[in-house]
Amino acid sequence: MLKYSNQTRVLVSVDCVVFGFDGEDYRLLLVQKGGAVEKEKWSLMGGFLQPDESLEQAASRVVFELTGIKDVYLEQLCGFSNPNRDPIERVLSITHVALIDIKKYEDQINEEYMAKWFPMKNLPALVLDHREMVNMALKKLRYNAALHPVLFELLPEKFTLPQLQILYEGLYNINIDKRNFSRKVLSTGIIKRLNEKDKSKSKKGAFYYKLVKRNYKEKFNRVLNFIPKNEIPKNIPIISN
Amino acid sequence: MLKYSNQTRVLVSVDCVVFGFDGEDYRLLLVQKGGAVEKEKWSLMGGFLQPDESLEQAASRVVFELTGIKDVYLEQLCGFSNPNRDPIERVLSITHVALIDIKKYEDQINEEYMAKWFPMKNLPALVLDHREMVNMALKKLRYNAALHPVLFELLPEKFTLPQLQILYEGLYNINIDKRNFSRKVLSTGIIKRLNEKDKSKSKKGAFYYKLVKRNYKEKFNRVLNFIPKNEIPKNIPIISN
DNA sequence: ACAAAAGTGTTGTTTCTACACCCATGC
DNA sequence: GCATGGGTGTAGAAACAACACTTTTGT
Repeated sequence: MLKYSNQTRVLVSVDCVVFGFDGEDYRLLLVQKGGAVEKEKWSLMGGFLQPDESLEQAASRVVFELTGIKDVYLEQLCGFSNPNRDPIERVLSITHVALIDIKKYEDQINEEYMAKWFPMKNLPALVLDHREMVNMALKKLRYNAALHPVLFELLPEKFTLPQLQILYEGLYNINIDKRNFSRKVLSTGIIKRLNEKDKSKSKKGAFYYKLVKRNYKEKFNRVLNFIPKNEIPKNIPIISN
Repeated sequence: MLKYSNQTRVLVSVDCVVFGFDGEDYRLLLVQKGGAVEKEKWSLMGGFLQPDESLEQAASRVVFELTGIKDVYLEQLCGFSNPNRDPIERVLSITHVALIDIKKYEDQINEEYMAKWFPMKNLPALVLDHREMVNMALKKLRYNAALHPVLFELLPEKFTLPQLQILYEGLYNINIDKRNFSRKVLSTGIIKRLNEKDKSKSKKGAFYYKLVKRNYKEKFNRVLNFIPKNEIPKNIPIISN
């Protein structure tokens, strides 16, 4: 097979910033590599792009191999391309963001794999430039979540409005008026109340809701507005890249 | 120097979807490569990632080498990673979007380089998967421009409100009420009227405006709303990736 | 004097935010 | 019976969309 001549080929890795939500706080899924560099530090889930796979496939594979989870919400974040970002040799990292329902997979992650959930507020030291990736992923998540209903990807099938609100409040570190919040969310028609309550957090119990898949997909690309505009912190750039 | 073993390294190219605006229509800057594949087709500006440069540097370099233009608005679009996208050998393309003030550089492009502006409405056949890249770039531009004042990057330093409006109308194929449009744009404070008129398009003449850089930068990341919500075509997904 | 494009103001509608009380239940 | 969190409605403000006429000037 013919090749392009006189060009340098580089290693390409796919790193995944995997977010979860434990009902109160955001968490990040990290692994401790047996790799040669910085053994004591934690790392994003990552792997090298294989000859026969696309980036999307590689990202899915990486998440699957390390957690056993399939059908995860994944999006490409951006390339990290500093020529010296890896001391061993040049590695171009195409970083992805994944959102996972933490509850559903908590056990199997801890037992079968080396992965561990860390609270976002208290992350360990990370390998290479992974901290930078996390920061950028968080920025992008804040941006996307302010405009589109992505955060539902972090919730279990059945969830309550208070849970959902905590999810939004936590991401921006703000307080939202629950009356306005529920009115906005419900008016989109993307969730539907069930005849069942979660009594674990209050005596009265909060109704469970579930996504209306059809409406969710349809509305996903529209620009919504669950976050009061004034509440989006002024110093956080909200553009994605 | 130590290397990661048993891993395949791939060629990485940086392709740039370069948009321009001729005052009436959007244009795309293309080149005709002397490369081995599909000689008769046109191609996005591209080049291979060099050992000592980042993606951003590579993208700037590519645009500069082919047009002589520096300080261009550039953003990363996404990776195109189909293993078979290039018949010669696997090439991972990290595609970028660039916005250029077409008037300023029109001449020097045509004379010194092989690049040529094509009207978006009438593009020639493109090499490999470049058409797909253009489509995605357009989608992303529509998305970004609906929320942030990116389109100013396509205008010369001095421009008129009618020009600006045509720019927006053209991108979404819509008509915008000029009274509402100018009120919205002016209320942001990102442009300032000059005491000078463009008389080339009407007898009365239209006032020139220029960017107020400070306000432009400050407002760039806020979510603005120059496009009437109902006018954003329902069938165009407006999420970026 | 008229054609062609630029410029400007008002009104009704919708959407947003602010705000406070009652409800259901487990203890 | 009371403490805890869940649920709901209204009124004022702000943003938005719809709409038509006057201005300028080159010919």
